[in-house]
Amino acid sequence: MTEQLTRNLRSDARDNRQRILDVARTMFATDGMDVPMREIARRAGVGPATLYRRFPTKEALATEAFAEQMDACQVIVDEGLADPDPWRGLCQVIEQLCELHARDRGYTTAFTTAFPHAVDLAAKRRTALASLADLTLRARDTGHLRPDFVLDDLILILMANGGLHATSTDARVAASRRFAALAIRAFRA
Amino acid sequence: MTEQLTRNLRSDARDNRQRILDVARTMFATDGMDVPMREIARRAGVGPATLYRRFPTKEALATEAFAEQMDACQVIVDEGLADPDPWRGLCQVIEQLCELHARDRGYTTAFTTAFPHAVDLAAKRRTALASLADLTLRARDTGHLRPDFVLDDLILILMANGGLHATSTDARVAASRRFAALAIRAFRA
DNA sequence: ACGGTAGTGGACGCCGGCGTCCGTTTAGCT
DNA sequence: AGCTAAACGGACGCCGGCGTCCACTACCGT
Repeated sequence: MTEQLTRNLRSDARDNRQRILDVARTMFATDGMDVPMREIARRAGVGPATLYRRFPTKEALATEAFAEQMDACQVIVDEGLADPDPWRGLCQVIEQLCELHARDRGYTTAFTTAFPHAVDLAAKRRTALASLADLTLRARDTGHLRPDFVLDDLILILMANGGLHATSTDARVAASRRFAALAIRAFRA
Repeated sequence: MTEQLTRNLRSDARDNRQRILDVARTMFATDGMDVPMREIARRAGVGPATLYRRFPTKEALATEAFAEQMDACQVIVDEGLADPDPWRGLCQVIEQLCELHARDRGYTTAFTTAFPHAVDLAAKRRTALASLADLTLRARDTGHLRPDFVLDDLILILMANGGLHATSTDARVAASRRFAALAIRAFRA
């Protein structure tokens, strides 16, 4: 349905829409969620009206902007599931999710706070979590994962990972890596 | 010097000042750092002008408001140092610092972001960290703590602990407890 | 009790972000 | 090329927080 709307748009409108999304993604990633809508519009080279016409609310914009990241998330989880060694798969999932969240400030908050009306995002989030639950069960069976581990522990870690602040993205990613390593250590049987 | 100023204040002024600090503390704790100054003034039963006269900037207000928490922080660390078993002392420090931060949203951000001009706060922060470094060294000597542990790991954990969000304070404290337990597990040799 | 002064708070103007309207521009079809 | 509807963006009014000024109030020494 989104694609139909996109197709029916006039060419210049579609270009603008795309540029807005690109700008929004990078700005949300670097500056977090509280960037002014005007600023996104300005950098995208459009007027505020255009931005608001395409995305009536910041939530709508964020939902679209993060769809890609959401898919990346799912891909990470799927790759973890595909690994023949569930424990190794789980470790990689933890590492990569942490890094993804560290690279994208906005997505982190969007993922954890989960806007009330972003059904699409929430749904994908749920399926990703379901996959994760599956993976943890299998990893636990290998004996490498602590037997009393629960999915909530992983969510806890991801949420905590979001609290890692730093001036630069690189520093944040570095911190996130160390943190993931600590988390894995804590989860090992 | 703060005490001299306090003494020289007229009785009603001193009362107002105290009420402002009390209100600020609780509001910072429950609602975080972004509460409007007006709202603090309103709840304290004073006008905005009074608030601004006593505390020209929000930073000044926060510094005073958190002085108490800062001391609590130091007390926790000192108690950990006093414990005959350094490893147990360190564990208790981790648990209690996490809980303290979970109970007070505002203090967490104040502690980690460390306002540029809050020299007083920064200084206390430094001495607390120095004590912590001492404690970790001693704990490491007991053999219970991982040999490659560094102070930064602890700071990392505290910062991550600040990322734990929840609707209620109780939920946040509960999450924080579980998180502290995980962290300790990760630090154990 | 009363005068002087420290203290107060309502009211004001400023700023920055928000969301919308409307005159102008431009894509796309014939 | 010319026309029409879609799309654009500058400009506007609104709101909420900020920090300050000044006429009024109340504490405290005499």
